[in-house]
Amino acid sequence: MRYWLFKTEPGCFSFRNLLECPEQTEHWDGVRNFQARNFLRDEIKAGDRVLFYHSSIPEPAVVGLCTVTREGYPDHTALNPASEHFDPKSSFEKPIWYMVDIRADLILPNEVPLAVIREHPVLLSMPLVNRSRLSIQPVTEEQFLIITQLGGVL
DNA sequence: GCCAACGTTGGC
DNA sequence: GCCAACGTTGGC
Repeated sequence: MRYWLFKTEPGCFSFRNLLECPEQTEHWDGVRNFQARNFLRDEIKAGDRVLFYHSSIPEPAVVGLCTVTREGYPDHTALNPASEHFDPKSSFEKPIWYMVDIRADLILPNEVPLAVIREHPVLLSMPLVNRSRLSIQPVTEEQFLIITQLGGVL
């Protein structure tokens, strides 16, 4: 089992939105960055744990925990001309973009702000700190455990 | 508004 | 294939 961090702008899709989904499960689609795509397609597996992060707000923070419920499969929004994530270079036969499904597990009693992550000697090395643009990032088990503890999970 | 860190595009 | 210019994301 591996650990990941998924980033989203809460104005677009928030952890609360995920909690309100049926079964608290949603497709994680619309990723259009090749490095993130490679993680989605090749490395993220069902059962992996996910830190859910809110970006582009006054206090960006890890706000919740999720579990991957379905490993990578083609992102059909790339094939839909009406979608804002449409990509004419993708096709049913040769998909370019991939998505996974995730389920919300719990909202962190205390969200863990980026400012705290930056100051922690172990969390400092997370891609979040200086590769903030990467929307899907690997997280070590140690980093995952530290963040869940800082977040108030026993 | 500014800057860092990319990612993309286009000329050659 | 290389590089310059430009665009985008995200933090502050």
